[in-house]
Amino acid sequence: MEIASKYNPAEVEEKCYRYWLEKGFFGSTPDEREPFTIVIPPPNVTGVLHMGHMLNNTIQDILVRRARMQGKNACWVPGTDHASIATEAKVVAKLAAEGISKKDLTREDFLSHAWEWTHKHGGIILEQLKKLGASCDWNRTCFTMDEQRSQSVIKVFVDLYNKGLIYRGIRMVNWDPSARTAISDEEVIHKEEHGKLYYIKYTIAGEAQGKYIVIATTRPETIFGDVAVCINPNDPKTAHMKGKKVVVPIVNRIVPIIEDEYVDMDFGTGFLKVTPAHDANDYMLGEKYNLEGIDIFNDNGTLNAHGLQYEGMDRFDVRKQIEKDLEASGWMEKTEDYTNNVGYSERTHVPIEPKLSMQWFLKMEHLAKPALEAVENDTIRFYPAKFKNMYRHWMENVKDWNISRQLWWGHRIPAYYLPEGGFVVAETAGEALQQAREKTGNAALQASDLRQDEDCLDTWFSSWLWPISVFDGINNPDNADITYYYPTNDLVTAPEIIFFWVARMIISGYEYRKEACFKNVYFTGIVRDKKGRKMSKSLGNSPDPIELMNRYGADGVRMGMLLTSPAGNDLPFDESLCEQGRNFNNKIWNAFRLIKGWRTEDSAPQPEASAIAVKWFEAQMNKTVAEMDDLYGKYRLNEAIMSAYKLFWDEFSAWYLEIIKPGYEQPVDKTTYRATLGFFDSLLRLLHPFMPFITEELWQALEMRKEGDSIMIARIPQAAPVEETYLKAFETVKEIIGGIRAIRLQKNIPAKEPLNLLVAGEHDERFNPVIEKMGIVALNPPKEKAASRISFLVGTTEYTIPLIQTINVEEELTKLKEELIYQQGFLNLVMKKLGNTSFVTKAPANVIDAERKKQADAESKIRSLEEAIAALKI
RNA sequence: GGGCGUUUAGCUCAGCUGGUUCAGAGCAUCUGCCUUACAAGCAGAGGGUCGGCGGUUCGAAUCCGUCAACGCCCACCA
Repeated sequence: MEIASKYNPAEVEEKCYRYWLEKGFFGSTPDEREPFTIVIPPPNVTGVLHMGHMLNNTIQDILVRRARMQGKNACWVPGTDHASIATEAKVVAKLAAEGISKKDLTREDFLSHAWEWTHKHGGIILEQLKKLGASCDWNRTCFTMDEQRSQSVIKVFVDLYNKGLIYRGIRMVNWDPSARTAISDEEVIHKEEHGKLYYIKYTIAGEAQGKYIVIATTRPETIFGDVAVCINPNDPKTAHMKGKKVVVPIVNRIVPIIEDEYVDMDFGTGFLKVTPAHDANDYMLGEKYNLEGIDIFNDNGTLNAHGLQYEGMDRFDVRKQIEKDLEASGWMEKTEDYTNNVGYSERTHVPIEPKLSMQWFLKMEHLAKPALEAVENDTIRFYPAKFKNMYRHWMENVKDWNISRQLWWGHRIPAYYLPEGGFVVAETAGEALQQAREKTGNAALQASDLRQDEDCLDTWFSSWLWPISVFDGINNPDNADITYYYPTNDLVTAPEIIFFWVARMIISGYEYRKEACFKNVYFTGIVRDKKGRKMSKSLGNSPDPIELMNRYGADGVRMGMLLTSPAGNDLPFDESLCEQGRNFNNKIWNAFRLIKGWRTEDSAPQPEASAIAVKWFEAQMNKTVAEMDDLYGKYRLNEAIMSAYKLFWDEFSAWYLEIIKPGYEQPVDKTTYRATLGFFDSLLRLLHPFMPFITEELWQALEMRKEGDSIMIARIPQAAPVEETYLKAFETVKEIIGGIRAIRLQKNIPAKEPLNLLVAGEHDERFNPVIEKMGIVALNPPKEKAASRISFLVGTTEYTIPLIQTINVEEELTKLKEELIYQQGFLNLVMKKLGNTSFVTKAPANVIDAERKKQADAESKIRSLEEAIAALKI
């Protein structure tokens, strides 16, 4: 059979994936086996696959495939997130491009557009995951806004409301003027920004013209909302103003001077203008001193009627205009350059406007408690553990969660307002009506008399239920799925959403299942480009994962992503990593070609070297299997794959196969061949979680398989006791062979020219057949004349190769002398240490013994070197 | 402004409670090889005062202090 010398992923991947789907290997239903569950972090329903998804989902697939191969009932639940604000923004933009404005649409019309959009673009990303090889149970695919999930969300809202944990109130919120919705604190990104500090004159009411105070502010456009000026009661600079009133420029509003220690005496002029409607601190002052808040902005960030002649202008245009106007009229004393922190919306990237508005909140303090403990006491483990600190800090200072969003795309808040004021909260309109009738005593009340709250719930208010809701554990808390699959095992996600999502899932898990929602959380790093920038669509620095897979194969890309990404560390992505992955695929492919090309013969005896190789490789593999188990346990997947990589490439291909490889057109004996097929099978299984496609393809071709068989459901190799001494002895053998090869290279001796090898010193005879085959040498041959000789040391044993050709004696002498000087220096250091009385008295015995051994070895090496030098000089 | 983390070979990273797996791995580099599995390969080699300084110790990449650079999280100084 003729097999191409290069692996062609395109021919294999689709075929394999279809096979797996057909045979239903991804599906899971509860049974008597131990479950292993992962729920996918649901990507945005209309999103497309990016490098972060690649990394994240590759890791999940590895964990799931391994668990499945361990005989567990593995279940990976896929799904998508409705991504309220992001999707709504996309739909708004799409409509805008068609000349349709959202505000001209009814809620129903807008939602039908949104659904249309969702159906058109939804699920693309899930199809892309299939290309990656993701072994999700697609029959379980969920959507945060599908029927069951929506019901769950509403049920939970009503439940929390009834428990008194959800309340409604006017609060200072982070207003996104672009999306025209409030967002949570977590969705605000603070950035340093170079701006100006404006020094504005306020005249003193009732005093002569020309008397004024100066107030420093970064936001002159908010003077329309000024209702007071605050000073620190302990500040002598401003004490003369106590009890007086000042006039706000332009507005000509007379406002009082109030006193509060909140004011920093060292900042600006000591006067602080107070705008309760547009600054969180000022709001606090407003509450304290019972000041009126004047809201001067429209929802889109333009000024309203309070802005007088500036009405309708954008806040930043007003800032510029007001600067000019104040300067022109002489009310601006000066401006200074100033750097301050400005909050930006994570979604729309516009500066946040602090704004007072009516919102729904969830009390967090009580809910957070068990969730904090679970991570503190390692009921839930974080990998890497450093994220525990971050988590603790947030949980200990957790604030109430603003769960309402002024959006249409999402779960509508199930609160219904009564005609005469007040509201009821209920799961359905029907129940709401009933409650409303009871509450008002008015039996004639009709559904049309009630008005449902216009707002939606925060996206995270649905995804925080994900590990429960995907198994319908909110609606049917005792169903077979939730009792079997919950708690889930591993969560794989990004540290960026530790508060948005991870913390809140843990919270909901304890509130609704009374136990942890998962056992381990693996935090991936951020995929960055060569310059260290985060890969993002907006920067355009992210390669298209699909394109990458087309070029390097899904296995190659998976391998490349994994090679360099310890948990929690950023991944500086480079295509050369995929190249390395592809090369490895090719290596495996070619090893397979070699083995399958061999002819076996029953009568052929097993060569001694092959018997040794089989014994050695078995030990070597057992050792690696144990190592990999350990590394998996610590979620050090990059190290686990490296172990497998080295086992396959270095140990199996470069050593094992080379030792057992028969001569040209020679058969291989049956015993060795069977062992080799067994090894190859085990290696494929070890590699399968990382590289599912090529391993399946080769595993199917390696031996006759039954219909419906798959490496996916084969068992992962188990760790067995390792014969360490044998392994160690073999390492020495490798060194000897390396020594011979080095001499060939140095002396330009063709790789195949047979040589003689003389041994002086301790030497393990058992491995002679291997040394002879791999080094192409005859060991301890009868003495013959040699023009010259050249030697090397392995441990304290001297290996000498007699050469027919003459060598450059001077060169050899120099090399030997250099080595001699090094050894003598080393011996000196050791002797010094041993001569140090405090060392000899204080160091433990084993350390001293080790030093003595070093001494003996060095002395022995020096003797050998001296002999070699003497021999050369003759 | 607080808190946390990182700093080891050109790059990405291992090095657990201080002592022969202590200076390692992969990639990259260099030198030979188109050897009948694989040049996407084979064989060999070079490369690091373990961020700086100080301390503890018989002994420090490892423990302590300090400084520096970078990164992350949190934070209401206008």
